[in-house]
Amino acid sequence: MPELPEVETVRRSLLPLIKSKRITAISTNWAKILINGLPTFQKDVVGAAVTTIDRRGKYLLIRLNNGETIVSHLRMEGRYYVVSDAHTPFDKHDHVTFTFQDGSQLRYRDLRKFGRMRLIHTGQEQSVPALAKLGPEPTPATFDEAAFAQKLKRHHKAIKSVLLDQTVVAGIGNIYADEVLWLSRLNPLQPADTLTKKEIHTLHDNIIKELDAAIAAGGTSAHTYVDAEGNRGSFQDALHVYDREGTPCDRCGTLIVKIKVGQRGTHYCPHCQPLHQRRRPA
DNA sequence: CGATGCCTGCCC
DNA sequence: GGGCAGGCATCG
Repeated sequence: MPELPEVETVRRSLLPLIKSKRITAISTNWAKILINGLPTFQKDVVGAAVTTIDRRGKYLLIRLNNGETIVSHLRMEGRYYVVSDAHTPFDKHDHVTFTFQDGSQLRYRDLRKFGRMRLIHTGQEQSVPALAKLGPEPTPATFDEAAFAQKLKRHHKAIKSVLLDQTVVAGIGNIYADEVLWLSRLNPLQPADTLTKKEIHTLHDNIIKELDAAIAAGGTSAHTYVDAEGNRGSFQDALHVYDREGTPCDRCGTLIVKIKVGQRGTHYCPHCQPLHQRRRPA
C-alpha cells in the first residue's frame, strides 16, 4: 500500500490509538514477519509501553519505553488497526497481534505477507542496512538540491528508476514517481544524468510539494490503503497519470500511456513528457 | 547493475 | 491460467 504520505498518515492516525499503552502479549501466525523471531519480540517487547511513533522514509519506528524500537515496514499491503476488545473476530490476513494491558489489541494485517518488523535498540537505527543507506526526507530542510543533482549525475539509468531508489531520496514509490515526473514534464525513461539544472530544480521542487500535498490529503487510496482508523485517503482524486492509462492528459488531452520501466508499471503523457536525446546536460 | 523471490487476490 | 499489483532483499 504505502509510500511516504500513506506511512505518515498511518503514523499520525495510529499514535493516539496506542500511545502509552503497555504491551502484555504478542503473537503471530506468520513468524517470518518478525525478523528477530517471535521469542525475541516476546522477551523484549512484552512489558514495555509505547512512547511515540517516528517515521523514516517508508519505515515506521514504534518507540518503547524500555529502549527498544520496532522498525515496521508495510511493503505492499501491510496495515495496522486497533480493536478495543480482544474478542473482536480476526481477519484471515491478520498476522501479528499486540495485546495491551487495557485489553485492547493492535493487529497487523498483511494480505501478501510482504511486510516486516524488526526489533532494534533505540538509537541503533544504523544497524538496519536499509535505514543506514536511506536518502534524505523530501522536505525543504533535509532534501538538498545540489546533493540531489550530484546523485542524479552518477546514474545513467531511467530517472523513474532513480526516483524509486530509496538511497537517493526517501519515500517515493511507484505512484508518486509517475506523478512528480508528469508534474515536471519529464519522460520516465530520460537518463538521470541528462537532466538539465533547471529540470532538476523543477523535479526537486515537485517532489517536496507533491508528497506534502499527499500527506495533507491523508494519502492515496488507489487500491486498498486505509489508515489505522480505516479511513481512506483522498489524494487519488489528485493523480494525473497513475492508473490512468487511456484517459486524456489533464494538460493537453493526449491519452496517457503505460509502459514498463525497470519491471514497474509506468504511466506518462507522451506529449507533455517527451524523451530528449542528449549527450550531456545543458 | 538487472532479474528474481517473497505472497495472495484480482482481472483479463 | 497468466499477468499484474503501492516494495524491498537477495541473488547472479
